[in-house]
Amino acid sequence: MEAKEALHKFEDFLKKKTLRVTEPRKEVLVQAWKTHSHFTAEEMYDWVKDGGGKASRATVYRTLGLLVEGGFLAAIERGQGQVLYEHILGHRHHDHMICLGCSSILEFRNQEIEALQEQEAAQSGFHMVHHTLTLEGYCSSCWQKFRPELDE
Amino acid sequence: MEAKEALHKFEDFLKKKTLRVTEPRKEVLVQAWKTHSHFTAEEMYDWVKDGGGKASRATVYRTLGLLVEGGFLAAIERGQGQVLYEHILGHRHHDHMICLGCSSILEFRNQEIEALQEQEAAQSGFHMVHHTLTLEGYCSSCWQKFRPELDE
DNA sequence: ATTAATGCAAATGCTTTGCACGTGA
DNA sequence: TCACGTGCAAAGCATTTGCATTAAT
Repeated sequence: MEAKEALHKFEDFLKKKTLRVTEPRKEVLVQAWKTHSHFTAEEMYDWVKDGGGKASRATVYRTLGLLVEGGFLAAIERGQGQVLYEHILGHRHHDHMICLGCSSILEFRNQEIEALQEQEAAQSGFHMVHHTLTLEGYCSSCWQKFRPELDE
Repeated sequence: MEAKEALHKFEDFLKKKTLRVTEPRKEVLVQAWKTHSHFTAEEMYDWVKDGGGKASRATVYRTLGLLVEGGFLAAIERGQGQVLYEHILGHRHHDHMICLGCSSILEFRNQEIEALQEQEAAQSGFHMVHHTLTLEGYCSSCWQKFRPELDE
């Protein structure tokens, strides 16, 4: 989805919730759409600042929360309290593989797995709102590099 | 697995790594085996304290890290920097459904999903070390309770 | 006897909050 | 207008760390 379209939807979202369409809020959304990769709250804060925009750290955090709530961004949790965001509107759902060596993130989709999850939830009478599937390990190049010392 | 057996393995693990078998370390392991549920670092600290044992908060954190490293405990990440631990040695791997209403945790196992994950990783040349699959939603009783207001 | 492990308290890092001021509806 | 959103700096919270002390080997 284009940034323009996302922005439009965000404005609709805000209006529907009787929240105000403000400069800082728009700025955060626009920046989120400028990358196709994952980012942290702190990175977002830097982008807004460097982009000449106005939004304090507090507002960045508040807005990221809103964007997740509205389904514009997904928050993916890494260990150690680290949270990464990515824009998801208009993207098909996907899951992640995270490399323990270089921290790179591979995305993958698997419809079969999704279906089995739904089935698993239904069996327990559980109403799934969303899910997270993360594989941790080593990408092929890190595996080459680290394998020897991991086997010790 | 019994606490006694787990303790024995933990001592072996420490010796193999030339780490010392200390009272605080043993105390944390024993407490971890006293529950069959999930717990936080803070809860562990309280248990140790109330159990008359000795282990400062710092040592609890340090020891939990060791136990995860050794495969005695699994750390499951919830949002907001909340980390839960559970003992896994001798338990088959399982995944979680977390209720957004009452925070209860259901466990499930699905061998098909596991197999598909392996397959997915292999396809990308990714060497999976472990994975986390968490479904978030509402357990059947909370769904009854909250559904009306969620539909608003 | 050594040297790692511990406890304490201070430090860290990320995130949230209180409140006076600015601003969108 | 005027309530809501913002910025700032302070507060929170879970976790980590430095260092003197204690205890395992």
